[in-house]
Amino acid sequence: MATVKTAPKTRQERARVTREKIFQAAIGLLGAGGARAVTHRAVAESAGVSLASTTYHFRDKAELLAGAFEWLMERYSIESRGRFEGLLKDGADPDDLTAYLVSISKQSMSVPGQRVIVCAWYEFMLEASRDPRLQETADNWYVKTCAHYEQILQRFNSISPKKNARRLVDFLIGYEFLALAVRPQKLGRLNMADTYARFVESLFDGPR
Amino acid sequence: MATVKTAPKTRQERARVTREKIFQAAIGLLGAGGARAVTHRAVAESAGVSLASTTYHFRDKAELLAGAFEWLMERYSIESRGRFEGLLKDGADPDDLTAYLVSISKQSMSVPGQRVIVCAWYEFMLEASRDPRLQETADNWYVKTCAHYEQILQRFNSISPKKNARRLVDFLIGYEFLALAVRPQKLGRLNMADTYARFVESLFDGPR
DNA sequence: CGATATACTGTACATTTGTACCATGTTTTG
DNA sequence: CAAAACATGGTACAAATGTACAGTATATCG
Repeated sequence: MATVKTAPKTRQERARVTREKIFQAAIGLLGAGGARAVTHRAVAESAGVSLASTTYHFRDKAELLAGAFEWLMERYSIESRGRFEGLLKDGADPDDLTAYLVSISKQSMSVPGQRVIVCAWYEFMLEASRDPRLQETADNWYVKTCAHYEQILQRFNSISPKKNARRLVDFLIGYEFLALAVRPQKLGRLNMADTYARFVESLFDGPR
Repeated sequence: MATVKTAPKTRQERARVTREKIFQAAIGLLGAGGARAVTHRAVAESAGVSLASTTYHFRDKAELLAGAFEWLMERYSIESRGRFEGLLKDGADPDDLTAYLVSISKQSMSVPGQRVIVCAWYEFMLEASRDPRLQETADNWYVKTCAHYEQILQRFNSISPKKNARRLVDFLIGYEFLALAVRPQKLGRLNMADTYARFVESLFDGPR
């Protein structure tokens, strides 16, 4: 009973936790309220730390945002890696890929906390098209994600898996983006599983 | 030589022009610098009007943004309508659709002025996922755009043109978005015409 | 023409925001 | 254990920002 409470022991560890709380707060605010909602004070309050903490750990807001973006991408890829591995096992087929895509999308759009994070992701990606500090992170995500899907498609004997992987990623992003921006009830959204199944199919037939 | 200068005659007309200058300035700033760059002062300076003009014509910034979004959507759809009509003429085929898509995308991404506007469009769409005032505009765009492509696909005898129109729009948005966010030179972008051609193909074969 | 409405401007002001500065308690280190 | 480094808190302040207000010139209209 030497170390009371739930506080991490080492000082480095505590600082890392604080930074992560700040990242999570910034991501939440960005996703829920856009770039204008991300102020030092809002971040500090949401993270439960002092105002000065946000400026102590990060030179300025741009650096805070860049750190949050990297952290989000890292976390994102770690989380999905687990489910992804299943697709590379023997016996897996394109239907499993479809099921995987559906489960990811469903979670992104229905789970409230996830939806905000996905919104933040798009905000970050747009910001990356302007801020050089975010561009590398955005590039890396695309390259890595395409490579992952390429691996799957190759395993499933898709023709030209490289091109088809990009087609798939582009479609997923567009589908998800519009699902976020457009109210589903206003236009009768199509069945997601159907849509994905049809798209995955198209990756395996046709020329080229 | 009664009316000197290039000033429009009527007072209403002048006000409309001012509002449009404000819209254009806001869109340019939004696309080039994100939501945080859109301040009353920046808009006023960029539009060449006084600071008070921005608050005179619009109750607050949210209303200004909402107006700019509507204006952009309207202009956008008017501009593309001309080229779109050609696809409905007799003798047009899926290759013409591909060519149309390529020409649109090329313009959006290479022409500097256009690129900023496209960025602003994505900013608006993201904002629409939060602000009820923008949602209707976003919804209308999606419904109208899908309906347009559905018309084309129906003309070309695509199976289930409704579903395929949405697939096409979703893909286009994802493709364009990633083309904006990710640096092309870092990953060797695929040939656009090729990509689109293959996608359009997939809309005409396969089951369902 | 005279009166009124309107588009527009200059300015002021209270808030918000980014960031710097100093103090404090705690952990690390020699 | 003493000293130094460090993470954090409280506060201050200049700049930026949204918005209100009063004034002005010009078009509109009776």
